[in-house]
Amino acid sequence: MPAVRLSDVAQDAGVSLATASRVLNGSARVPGKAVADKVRASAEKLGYVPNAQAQALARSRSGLIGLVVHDIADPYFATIAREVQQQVFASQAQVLLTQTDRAIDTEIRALRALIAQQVDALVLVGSHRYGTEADAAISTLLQGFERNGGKVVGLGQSLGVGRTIVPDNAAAAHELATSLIVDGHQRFAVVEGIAGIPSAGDRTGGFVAALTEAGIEPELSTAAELTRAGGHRLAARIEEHLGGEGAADPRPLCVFAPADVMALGALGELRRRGIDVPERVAVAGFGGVPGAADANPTLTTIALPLAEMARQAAEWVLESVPGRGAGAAESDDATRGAATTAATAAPLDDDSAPGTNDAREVHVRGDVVLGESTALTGVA
Amino acid sequence: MPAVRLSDVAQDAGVSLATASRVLNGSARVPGKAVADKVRASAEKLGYVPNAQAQALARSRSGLIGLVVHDIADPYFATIAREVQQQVFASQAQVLLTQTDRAIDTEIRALRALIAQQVDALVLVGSHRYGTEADAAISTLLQGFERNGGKVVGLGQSLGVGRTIVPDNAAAAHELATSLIVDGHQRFAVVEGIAGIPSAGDRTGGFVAALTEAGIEPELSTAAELTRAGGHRLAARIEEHLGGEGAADPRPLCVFAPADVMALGALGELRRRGIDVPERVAVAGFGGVPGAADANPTLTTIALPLAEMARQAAEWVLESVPGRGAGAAESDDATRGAATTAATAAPLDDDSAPGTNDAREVHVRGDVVLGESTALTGVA
DNA sequence: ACCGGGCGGGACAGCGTTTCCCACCCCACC
DNA sequence: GGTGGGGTGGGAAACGCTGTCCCGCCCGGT
Repeated sequence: MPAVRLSDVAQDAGVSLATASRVLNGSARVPGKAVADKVRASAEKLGYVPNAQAQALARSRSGLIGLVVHDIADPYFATIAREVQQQVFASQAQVLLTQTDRAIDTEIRALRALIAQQVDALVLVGSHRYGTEADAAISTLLQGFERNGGKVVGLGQSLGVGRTIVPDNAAAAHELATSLIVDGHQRFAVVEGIAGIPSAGDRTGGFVAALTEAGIEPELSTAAELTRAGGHRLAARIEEHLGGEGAADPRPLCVFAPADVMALGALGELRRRGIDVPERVAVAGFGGVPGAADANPTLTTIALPLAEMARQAAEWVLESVPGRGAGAAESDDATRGAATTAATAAPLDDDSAPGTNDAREVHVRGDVVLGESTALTGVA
Repeated sequence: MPAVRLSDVAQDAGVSLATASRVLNGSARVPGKAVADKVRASAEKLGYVPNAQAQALARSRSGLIGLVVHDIADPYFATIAREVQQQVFASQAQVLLTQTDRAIDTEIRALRALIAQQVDALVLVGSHRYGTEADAAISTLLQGFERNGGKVVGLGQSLGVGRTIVPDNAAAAHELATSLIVDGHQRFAVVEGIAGIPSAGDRTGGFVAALTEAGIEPELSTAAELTRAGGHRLAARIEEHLGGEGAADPRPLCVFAPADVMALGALGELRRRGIDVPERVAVAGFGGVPGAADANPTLTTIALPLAEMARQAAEWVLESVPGRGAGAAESDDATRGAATTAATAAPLDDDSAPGTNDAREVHVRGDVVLGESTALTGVA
């Protein structure tokens, strides 16, 4: 019994394919009530589930949204993905999830695959390199996609295509560094910009710029991945440093990790190594993931409105998808469920007039959250 | 220029549709080299991207895998999702992500939607209620899906359909409780089984059973959601309890939260409320998410082999999807990227003969990890 | 009583691929 | 030199649905 088709329903109800189609979907022309009920009854009876692929083919609109993240296990991306999925699903669309692991060729593969699936829109979260050769391939892909009617939203960095939601990475990191300096921090370590990950570079850049303005130079600049494991390695490098060149100085060394998950990993590894935070090493992150506030010590970070950013992205993306609250294909409980997630979204602080989010690019600001991980006991 | 079709390629190459199709896909019949090259050249030139929906329709196989989780922002699910996505993507398939937020009607909607998308397989992660009326709807859906050739894998609890990967929740929690008792813990608090979430109930049940065997009764049993926020509320309830009935006793109260993210939330909130862990309250979780080891104090928990579980699920699911390393549609770099993620999987400890994972159900065991969050200073 | 308009329903042509089947050609073998 | 067989390319029918076009009917108006 290889699935029941619309034609089966039509036959069972004694109507034509066209009529069945009309009643089971949000067609402009709604057949008479009597016929409609008969069709619906048959559909219910046979357990009809529409073939979305065939529908997509016929309407040339798939109801699929491609979501590209670096690593879904990173709470930063997970938080965003959660919100995007909810919004998208509430609009009767679906999310196709891909991860790049920050590898450009994986990203290209992912985009190709998503485009092949005829996604109506692409949401690229996290930063993506530019200028490289492979990047050109991505641009070509995205441009072609947009030309064919697809929507593109970049979340975290401008793509040169579509619309964008970006935090002011450099400015926020600058502000963070300034706060730390004002607090009394004098020794700093940073994570080197990772090749091809502009936003991490921007963050570190902004941080270092503030240091420079204050006449401070980071005494350690080391490379590490923007992951929990990277945080572990970062901690190892710190210990090394404190055991060597940095040994003499008794003041705490303040480390800036350009991603919260990395900072949290560093926190754990520092502790495992018996290095006291914030006595000996202070740690600051970036992002404002949910776990940052529950960490011990609480993590100093830049809190980004991740959920709001995601909501904005979803909103843009869903402009193309109809069914925004429209009737579902079949049983009416479909819509009922959808209402559940309709949270009241705090609007983003964008560049355009308040309330209107039709800008091509909105900037969001992150707030400095001074946690215990950078507390200075001498000052307290 | 609304996307280039196969017919465009065929025309450009001066061959028929059939031939073009044959060369651009892993067809059994490969045309002559000369023709093939010509077609490939045209495809490249025109930037042909196959329409996966149309392919799916024609082949009646979509290359889509439906992934159902409760909450992608929960590291437990995120860790699993990460691995599943990677494996699936490496096999040229795609993941359709849905979240239920533990609401049964959302889950039904999600399943319907995934089935409508003609997913080749469904992976349901986390536990799902049974016996209820709505549950019957789910069973019907899944059975129908399986009858039509879809694969179903339950990760976390048996579904009565398809294959299953389950940790021994009750046994592991039992073991955990026993360890804690042996360690010297005497006062316990647990989270009430949540209606419709069997695995949480199993965990709490196993935990309480061990207590009972030792002649101990939990002095507090409270309800809270299996989320970070639920952990916060749990902490609040604990404080309340310790301020009231539980005030007199100076021994630490050991709380068992049946999910790590909840335990981590509790840790944070307890701290915010100035309640010392583990001096005054000890906390234990379940799951073994990456953050547990980086927490301060490190979290006592049951470490589940999440990645391996996910890999096993993916492996089962991908049996149906060909292309396991087979040539991709187009440029050959597709396969190159795929190799990247081919990690060596530690095989699961299953019930069947070692090495063969064709069992319908594999049990995985979780290991008790005694962290600092339950350390007893009196004993140390 | 006749005509026109409007509406409900059906037939049919796609949507972009795959795949079955057939025609054809070349070669080898009788 | 004729015929059978293997292999190569093309034609065309699905795949399940949508949307357009068209037809027939009913009703109201004149």
